[in-house]
Amino acid sequence: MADASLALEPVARVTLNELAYARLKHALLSGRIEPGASLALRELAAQLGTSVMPVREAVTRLSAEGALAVLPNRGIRVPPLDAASAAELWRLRELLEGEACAEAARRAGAEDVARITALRDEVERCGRAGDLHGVLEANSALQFAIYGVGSGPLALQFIEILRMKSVPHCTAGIRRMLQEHPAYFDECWANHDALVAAIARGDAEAARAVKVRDLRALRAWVEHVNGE
Amino acid sequence: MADASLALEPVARVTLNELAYARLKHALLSGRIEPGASLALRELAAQLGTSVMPVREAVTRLSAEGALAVLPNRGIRVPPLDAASAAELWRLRELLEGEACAEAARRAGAEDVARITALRDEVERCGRAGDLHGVLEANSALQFAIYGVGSGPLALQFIEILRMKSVPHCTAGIRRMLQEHPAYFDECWANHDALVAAIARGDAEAARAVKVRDLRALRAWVEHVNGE
DNA sequence: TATATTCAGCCGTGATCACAGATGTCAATC
DNA sequence: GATTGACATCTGTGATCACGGCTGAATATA
Repeated sequence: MADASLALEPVARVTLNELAYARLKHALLSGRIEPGASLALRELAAQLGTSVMPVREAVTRLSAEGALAVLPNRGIRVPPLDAASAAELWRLRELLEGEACAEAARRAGAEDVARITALRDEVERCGRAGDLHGVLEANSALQFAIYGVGSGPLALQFIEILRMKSVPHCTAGIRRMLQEHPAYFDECWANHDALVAAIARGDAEAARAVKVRDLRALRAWVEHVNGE
Repeated sequence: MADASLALEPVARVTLNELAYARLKHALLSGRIEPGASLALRELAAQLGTSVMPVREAVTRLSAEGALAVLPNRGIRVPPLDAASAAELWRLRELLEGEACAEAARRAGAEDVARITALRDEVERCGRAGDLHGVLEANSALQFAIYGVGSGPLALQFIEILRMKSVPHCTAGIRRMLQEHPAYFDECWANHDALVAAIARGDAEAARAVKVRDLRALRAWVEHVNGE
């Protein structure tokens, strides 16, 4: 028998189910699925080149997490967000994402700060180029890079769920900001800069405060655009 | 066409998938599935009287939430909990369940307090009778009755996930406490009384503190029994 | 007797098919 | 011409079957 002490990692067991879930989750987190868009099991399966089975389980999962809603015989879509749910969502985002930023500030090393800074520059670059999907994609990468520094997988999972439920309802607002009021982004860049700076100097409470401020600014804009 | 203003609720659409999920979740939350027990898709399907399909999706969900682990060709079981994950789990339980208790204290009305008091008595009754499953079942009902007073569905979902991951690893410890050291339960009853009292008088921070104390006592006992 | 090997059985995963319900189009009717 | 009816189509849901892979006990071998 071969030497067992090599300690090779036992391979990544990846099922089509998880792959479909990862694709849909990524599409949700980067704002590529908006409320109103209608999906279909068989169509998604065709896009992935599989049967409906893996897609079905992925959609079931996302439906359970509240990121998608399955209408009995009428397709799949992003569920609407009533006022009470939206309020709870924003409150939990402040709580968990704020705490994650604080932890990141406490634990970030020089290489973490360098990686985060590079991602921040990428977001800003896409923003100045008017690239909606680029902004959303890069911003998602930036945020999770920050959260990944100080938070465990469980907290990250909760934040993913919160963002999957929140981001789709923000996308339209961000598109309008990008097209009609690009000047408003200056506030975002300022918040990004302040957040990265707070993390770089290890100021946990400042990082939390900046994140909360950033979330509240986004919330105010989205609710304004959606006419609430 | 019939009068549309009757406002009848549009029926509860319940799929076998959700039913299977609810059953398994309930079994997990009330401690009826412990680490080491081995489940099988076809066996669970036989118990529910359905095909493997609904069970499969339910297990996929629970596996995604980390409450169950699917071993490729070796069945389904409660995943082991390494020290880092356990620490994160207890920390998040303190954060979210503590906050939920505080909110409950802020919002509870007289009828809430009455319902909660009755459930507390039921837990204590089962405890004094030495009924393990009764204690776990009634305690789960008590805790979620408290959380349901002040928290929204999203926070409740997160707490459910945390408890599904935590409870199975506590069951063995509670069984030993019940069999060998029933006196230790006096501390639990005292904490329950203090929590209900804090909620009854609307003292949010006291409620949070009691919940945190209760969780830390449970954690200490479980880690002691599991020899960590 | 101890070790290696084979093979039957069971596992989760994925594909395919069958079904009930909802929708939207088109034609028949008043 | 407007309304109602039926039907074709598409939806998600559940059942059944097929496949590759792992396990473990019985067998063969030294």
